[in-house]
Amino acid sequence: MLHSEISDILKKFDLKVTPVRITVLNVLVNSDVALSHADITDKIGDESVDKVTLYRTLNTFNEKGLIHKVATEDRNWLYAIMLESNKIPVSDHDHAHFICNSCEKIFCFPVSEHTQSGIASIKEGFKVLEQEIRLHGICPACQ
Amino acid sequence: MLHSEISDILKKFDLKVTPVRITVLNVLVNSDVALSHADITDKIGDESVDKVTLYRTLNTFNEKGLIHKVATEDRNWLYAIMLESNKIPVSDHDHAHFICNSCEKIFCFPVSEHTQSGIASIKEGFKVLEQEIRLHGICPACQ
DNA sequence: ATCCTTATTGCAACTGAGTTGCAAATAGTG
DNA sequence: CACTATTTGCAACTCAGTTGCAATAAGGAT
Repeated sequence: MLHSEISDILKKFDLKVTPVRITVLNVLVNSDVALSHADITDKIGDESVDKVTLYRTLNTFNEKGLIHKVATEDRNWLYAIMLESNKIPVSDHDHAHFICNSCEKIFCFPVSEHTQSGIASIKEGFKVLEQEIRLHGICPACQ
Repeated sequence: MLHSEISDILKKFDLKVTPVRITVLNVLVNSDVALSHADITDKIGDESVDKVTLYRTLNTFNEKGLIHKVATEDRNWLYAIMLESNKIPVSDHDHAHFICNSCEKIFCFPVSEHTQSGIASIKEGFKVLEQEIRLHGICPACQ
């Protein structure tokens, strides 16, 4: 993705365009799986962003709805951006996370209305406002 | 639940019957929502169990399939036992967790076959082995 | 282009959940 | 009662993530 496209995404989400944000967003945009703080630090490599700044940047992105944060089974945070085909991120609270048992990568994708309604009716008296579905299994690349 | 019933559950899961385990299991049995390490410590109160021992006890219970462990959105572990009407715990990997936005309690209940199959077909190429559904909303008590 | 205000960044020190190692105590068996 | 394996408690530790604060930089106004 072009540098200017990254900047446009930041502006679209009311975020000032800074070198750190461009670097971090670039890493997220170029990954089709969710990444941890450590993964991102590794991918950034040389340019080295301070760990506190990275945490704050990721939280800011999350608050603005640019990325979403997944808590893994082993108590780590993973961060992922969701892009549509036109390369514009979409925020989506009703999504599913698929965690591969083999490579441990996390994939995100939206859930159909039909499946959602099935889950929503799960129990009387509980008002469901938001949901997350986690699937554990084997991803296509590891089969 | 009677003291002897608690002991029977421990024996059923190949666990030695000790005062700490009885105390901890008693707390879990008497809660219909998932509890954190801190919640359990509070509920135990006077008898005071060492924090390390409590972690180890909970992990042992989890490994034996007596309880299950849920990672919350705020990176805390919650522990819950699942009892059927006959007060015998059941382990269930395909369950849903409902997190109340108001009281923040977590409720666990199993998911119907129908809903499961709907989710399983979510994406081609991904082999789903296990799943967890998280629902955020308002529980009956908080409405 | 420069100034000004506000948001961002980096550093150091801190917090707190959870773990490890080890010695003392205890359950369950014979 | 004695013996062995397990469990418990304590102290010290680890490590992800946070807080406070001073320095720096973005972006709008002049």
